[in-house]
Amino acid sequence: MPKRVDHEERRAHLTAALLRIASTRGLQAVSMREVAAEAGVSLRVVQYYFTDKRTLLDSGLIELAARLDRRVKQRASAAGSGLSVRAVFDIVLGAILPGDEQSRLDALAWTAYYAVALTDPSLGADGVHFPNALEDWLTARLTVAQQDGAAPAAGDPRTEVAALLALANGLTASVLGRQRTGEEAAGILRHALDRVLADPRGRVGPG
Amino acid sequence: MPKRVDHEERRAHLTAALLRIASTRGLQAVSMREVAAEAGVSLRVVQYYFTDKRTLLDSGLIELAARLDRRVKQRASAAGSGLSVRAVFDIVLGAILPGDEQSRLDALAWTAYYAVALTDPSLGADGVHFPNALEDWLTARLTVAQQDGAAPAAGDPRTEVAALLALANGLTASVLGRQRTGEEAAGILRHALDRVLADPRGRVGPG
DNA sequence: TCGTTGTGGATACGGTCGTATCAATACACG
DNA sequence: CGTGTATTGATACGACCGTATCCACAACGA
Repeated sequence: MPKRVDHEERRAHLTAALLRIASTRGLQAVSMREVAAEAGVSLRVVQYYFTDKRTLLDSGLIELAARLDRRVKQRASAAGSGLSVRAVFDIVLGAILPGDEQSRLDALAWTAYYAVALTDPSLGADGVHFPNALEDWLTARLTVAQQDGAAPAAGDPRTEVAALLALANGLTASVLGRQRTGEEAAGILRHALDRVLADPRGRVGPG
Repeated sequence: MPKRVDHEERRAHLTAALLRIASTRGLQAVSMREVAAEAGVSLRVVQYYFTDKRTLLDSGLIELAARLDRRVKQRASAAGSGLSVRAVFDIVLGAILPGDEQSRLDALAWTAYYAVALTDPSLGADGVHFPNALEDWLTARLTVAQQDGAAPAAGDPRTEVAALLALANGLTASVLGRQRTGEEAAGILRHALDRVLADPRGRVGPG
């Protein structure tokens, strides 16, 4: 074997370059050559570690999903354990909103992928699966909370969750369009949560 | 003068072809040649009536805005005059949601434009201006209604309106992604409106 | 009728794209 | 130390892009 390079790390490097381009200049500006230039390597290297452009783009979408997952878990661990339903919703939905510059860039790239996936379902076919799973999970949480009396039974849990998720997505869009800051969006989201789930920022149980 | 052809109508025809491509195959599939083929004319004709590709794309965005405007006015006239604030919100926000197949296609095209405008602000610079104007207008309406006691003073009107607009946009996205039907989205939106503005579907005054 | 002019067909140019090919390098290992 | 293989440089190919050019034709004013 020759130079022995870490493929995993190489691909991560190139994927990061791809997302940098996608979030600043758009997905239509992403070409093999541009990714190579952004990463400071030759075109051949990009070809070598991602045989297809398709493979390259897929990698970008996977990385975006991983980053969102990381952000949720990071926020959750920062909040501790034994969280109330309200806190869980706050964490999960708040993780969707772009809070800092990096998550804003990621949301931009995500939006670009989303737009092309709407008319080219082959790319990011599970881009539909993921939101559905999240909706199911949150709905189950809210249902249990309502049955336990920990949350006001304001209405159909699935409808409430769907509305909250749609709100979070809409707020994200407005932040990306610089109509609102991330803080303003977070405030609006919390305000909406106050309506559906009282008990702001509390913990479950007697505490 | 030669054959004497209606430029206005020609351009409308080509613009419609453009939007048909954009809403079904995405904005990245829009090329001069594709628009020509979709419209059943030669490439030269597209060049002739739209000197630039830029001019062509601008025309598409303008047409989309016009269609949305037409839809709002149509819904408004169908509902009659002397509308309550609740009815006005219902009409305006409901017009954003894709109700039939055509408005769904338009929303798809709109989303495509929105995505590229996020990273290329030169296209659709007033794509930000329009939502802001709508937010201002709705906020003014809600403020007056709250002062007249026609609507419960639930909170800051601007925040309420921003949340409703974000909800409508998020619901639209979920409809486009086939997560929800247009009817379901409309139901969720109405449910949210019931919270902020009571008086469902009524008229202002003693009626 | 003739010439002027609006309309559009045919084709070409330079550029970028994704992908393929061929060779040169450089290192691990027998 | 050789050697084979993983890595990568250089370059080319065909396709499509936006745009430009040249020319044919048709109709209207004079």
